[in-house]
Amino acid sequence: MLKDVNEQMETLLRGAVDIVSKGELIKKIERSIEEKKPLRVKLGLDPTAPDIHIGNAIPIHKLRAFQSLGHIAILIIGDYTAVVGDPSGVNKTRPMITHEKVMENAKTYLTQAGKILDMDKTEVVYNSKWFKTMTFNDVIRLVSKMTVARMMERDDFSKRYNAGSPISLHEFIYPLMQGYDSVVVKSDVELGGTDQLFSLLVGRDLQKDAGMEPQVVLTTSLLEGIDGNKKMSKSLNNYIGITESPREMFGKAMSIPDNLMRKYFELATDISIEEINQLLDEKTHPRTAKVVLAKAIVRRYHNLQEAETAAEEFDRIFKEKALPDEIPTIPISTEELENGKIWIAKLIVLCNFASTNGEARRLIQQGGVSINNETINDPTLNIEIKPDMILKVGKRRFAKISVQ
RNA sequence: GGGUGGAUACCCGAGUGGCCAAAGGGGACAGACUGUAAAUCUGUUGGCAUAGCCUUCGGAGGUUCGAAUCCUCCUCCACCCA
Repeated sequence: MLKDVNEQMETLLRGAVDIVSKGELIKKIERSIEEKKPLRVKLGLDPTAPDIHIGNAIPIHKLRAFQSLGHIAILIIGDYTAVVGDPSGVNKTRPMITHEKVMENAKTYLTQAGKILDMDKTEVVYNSKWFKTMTFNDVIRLVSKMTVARMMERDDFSKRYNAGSPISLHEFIYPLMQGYDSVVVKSDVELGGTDQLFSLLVGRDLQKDAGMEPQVVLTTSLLEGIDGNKKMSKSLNNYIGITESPREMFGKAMSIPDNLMRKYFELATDISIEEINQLLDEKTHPRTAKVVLAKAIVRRYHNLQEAETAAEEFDRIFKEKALPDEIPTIPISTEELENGKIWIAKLIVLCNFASTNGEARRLIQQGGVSINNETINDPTLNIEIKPDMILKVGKRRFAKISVQ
């Protein structure tokens, strides 16, 4: 059943950044083999957005690695912590979101996590289970375990403080809540992104305080978004969602800056390190490597066939400047027409390719609009709608117009 | 409780009576180029069928021919002292 220590460590360390501590982890694994008792490995997810992206999927994959090695995966749905909002790496107070919203998100999270984990073997717990029944007394006792000075050691807090930005007290509580989760579920290992390090370490302190053996902390690297700058996040709209269509995924993966390819390869695919090195050496054209990368990402969440199809279509649209396979049909009501014609800017707005007539007008003036492959230059043009007319805005937005 | 500074477009931020639909940066979008939704360069970025008009600088009033800018009140925020 359980593989030997060295084999286990090898898989577990790929992509790991901090391990507190490696020695403890080895010891725990050794003991688990000896006693035939799998480790309890915890990962907390805060369902603050409805989608999981390939960035926050990284620790989930790590959890899956533990699971595949025979350990117990514990998924904490932070329905309580999510309401507080994780302050890590954030330069402003997060707005608190409602519990209902969180529960909605939690549902989608579980189905999405199921794409990575074996959910039949995963313990799923909501942390409202213990936080909901806490008394104010309990809260004070918990809070007293932390000092302001320690909180202020954190980069994100001290930066905000020095910049004169507000820090709410509830944000201070967040790491304590996350740490307390570890006490309750008796975790041997906790996973998280590098930005979670502080909270994960608080878990160790609280466990020690409760007379338990402290958990090992293992962090995984954060992934920059497809803009190549900031951390991947839903709110910055620089993410690849794991439920996105193959076509979207592929396109987004192709749009990452070249210098980010290694990181994406290592963190978002299961391609071996040797192969990655080969792809990224000087002999291989960067575009070739990026295609392999994009396909690997699509394959991970869909399948090989769809990855190939997405790649072909990408070439067709951007290399041959041809039309995609499927073009969404946008129905235009006859009420919008005058003598069978419609103002071109209005048409663009109705297709949702621009939010105002002015923006549509600008797109036309910039030469970004074409109909049936013919560029439109006149922003005041009234156009007659013919069957199967194809409107193209920019490089990658297409619509088939139909009158209804 | 006392004091100080602040609120400007998607974000950051300049502007302290007219030259302001408001500098600059970021982001976003478009075009050129090509290796692609990389990189680079150029352009656009309040609304309106657009040489013109309309609405915006936290909110409500006021002064003025004219207010992002001056006055009054209000709301919110940060910092300092206690």
